[in-house]
Amino acid sequence: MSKSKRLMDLMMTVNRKKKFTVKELATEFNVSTRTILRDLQELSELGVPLYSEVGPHGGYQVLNERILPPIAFTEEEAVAIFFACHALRHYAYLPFETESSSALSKFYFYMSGDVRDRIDEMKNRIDFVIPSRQAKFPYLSILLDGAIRQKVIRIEYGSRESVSARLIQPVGIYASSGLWYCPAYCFLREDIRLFRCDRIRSAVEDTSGTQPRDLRHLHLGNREALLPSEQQFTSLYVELSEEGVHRCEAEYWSATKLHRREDGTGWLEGRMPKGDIPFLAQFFIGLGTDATVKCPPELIDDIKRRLAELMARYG
Amino acid sequence: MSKSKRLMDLMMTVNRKKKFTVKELATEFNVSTRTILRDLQELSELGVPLYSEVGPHGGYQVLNERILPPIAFTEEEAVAIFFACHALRHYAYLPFETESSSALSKFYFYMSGDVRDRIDEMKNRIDFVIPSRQAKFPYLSILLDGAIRQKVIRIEYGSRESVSARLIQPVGIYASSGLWYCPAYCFLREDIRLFRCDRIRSAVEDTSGTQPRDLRHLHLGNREALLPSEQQFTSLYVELSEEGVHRCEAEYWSATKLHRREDGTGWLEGRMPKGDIPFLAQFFIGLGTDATVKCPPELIDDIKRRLAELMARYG
DNA sequence: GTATTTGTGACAATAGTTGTCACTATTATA
DNA sequence: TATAATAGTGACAACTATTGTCACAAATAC
Repeated sequence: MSKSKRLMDLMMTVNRKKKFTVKELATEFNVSTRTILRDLQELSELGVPLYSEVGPHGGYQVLNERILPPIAFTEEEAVAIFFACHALRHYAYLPFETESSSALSKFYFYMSGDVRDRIDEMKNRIDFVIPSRQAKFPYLSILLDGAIRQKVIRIEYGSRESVSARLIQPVGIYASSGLWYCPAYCFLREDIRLFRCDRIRSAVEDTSGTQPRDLRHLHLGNREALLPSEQQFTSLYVELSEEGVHRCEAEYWSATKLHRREDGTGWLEGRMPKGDIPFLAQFFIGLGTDATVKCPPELIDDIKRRLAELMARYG
Repeated sequence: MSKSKRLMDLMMTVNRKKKFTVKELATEFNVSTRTILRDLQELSELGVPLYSEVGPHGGYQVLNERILPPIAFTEEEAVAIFFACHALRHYAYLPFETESSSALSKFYFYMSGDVRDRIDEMKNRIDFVIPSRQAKFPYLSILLDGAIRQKVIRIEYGSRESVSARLIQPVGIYASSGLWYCPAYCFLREDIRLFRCDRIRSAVEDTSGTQPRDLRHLHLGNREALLPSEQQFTSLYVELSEEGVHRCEAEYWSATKLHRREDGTGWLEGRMPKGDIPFLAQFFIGLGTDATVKCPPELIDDIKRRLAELMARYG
């Protein structure tokens, strides 16, 4: 095997192993330890952050970073990756430890001149807008970690007035229009609930010994299963104008209920939990004349009540 | 210079030049043409897509792809890049020619085993949700290109009923909650206007010879300047509950007007174009009792009118 | 036809790489 | 304290790879 190929392989190997001895590598690559030592020195000079300790149980370690081999991207691909990462800057909170900007600047730095020029021209011409919120999400990492390792997390949850302690087992986390949400099994309610991460006041791994449930079948790709199971349902039917259809398309919950007609108008039809009446009443009022609720009657009543209240307010 | 170093440099060089002859490179690198030929063959074997033509005006070319040199990413960085790109899959339309999924799979493929494992675990545990819309955006590329090169674009714009032809000079494009928008100078209205890209029925580069305006000072990073200049303004003041503040944070237009109090509540205060009254009336109705409009009176009147209409509809 | 270009093969000179051996130095542990 | 395990360095000979030169083939634009 030629030296350059061996160096490449070595790069990968040390990144995979993270901890290793010279002898080990010498055996693996069928060269002498002297050669490996020389190679490692060269890798060091190439930027791989190696660290070594002498003595028994000593050996080499790779610090933190890992090397990505040369990858052939098309120009379009490189640009797309750049802007995807660029969009992350809109998120003040991310469940990754590192600032994504460091990755971005590395990526940018290594790109050849004309791709860089291309990116510079595009930088102020394209954007993925995400609402910037004041809300704080300091516990995304621990929630995500809980979801991955299926751990029970103890959180304090609530609004300004009332805070309650709960044990939850996160299913995952997702960001939607600037807010982070965490669907999770709630040991208090004994059902799946959706938590808004900015209302989580604290989060730590539970130490009381509560056994995690077996929720491996639940994940974000499996949304239907995330709905709370023990609720009273009623039937929803809403007529929508063309604009009403557009507005509903932006709503996560309506995807399965939305039907479209040839002429652009449409309707919502499906089951809805009774607990959603307040939310939906307000939502359909917001659609104005672009939505006409036909049933359930409870929803219509709530809409009427709210309209009356508003009328009173504006005299 | 050692061979491996020269090969790396060569990789960069050929990617920069895209078209070159063996002799050129030989001079540049101070080696013989024979050596360069051997090097190029090696690069080929390493995956650089080289193509050559013999004869005068012949030479080498790099096809399409460009090589990214080995980059040292931390694990966190690699993961962040992956999920940033992963989020792009929610966009059915992008202004890049290539599917971003191809870039993603390359990236994934080259990542070392344990980062890949990490990603696999996280895949169904974290997501960036963007509303999926039915709308179609086939002209993003031409609009973006127009914005970059400051070209005049001829579009057909409108709703189902009325379609009008217009000349525009795009400032940029951006995606917001699942829809693409294009702020542009409109030669018909002689002012900056915001176009919804799904209402653009066709778009071609203008050939009538209309001179582009000098709009280099306008770009997406410069939003204040994008507001239409010749409009009648009036003063807006709205009281907001805590929830009302939250809802307004998600709205793009409200960022500069939103003020917060210590207790979480807040208010909107600022100038608003009179043309926005219908939109704002509907918006504040949607906020229900979380918003109380204090002025302008025209807005309050419109809200009352709309409430009355809704009351009538629901009997 | 000529100049320009890629492309191949052979070979000797040169340059780089490797293994061995003999060292030094540090450190955990028996 | 002795021992074994580990990194690390230097010198040198044997080996291997790289390079330049030269000869020649083949395609192609002008």
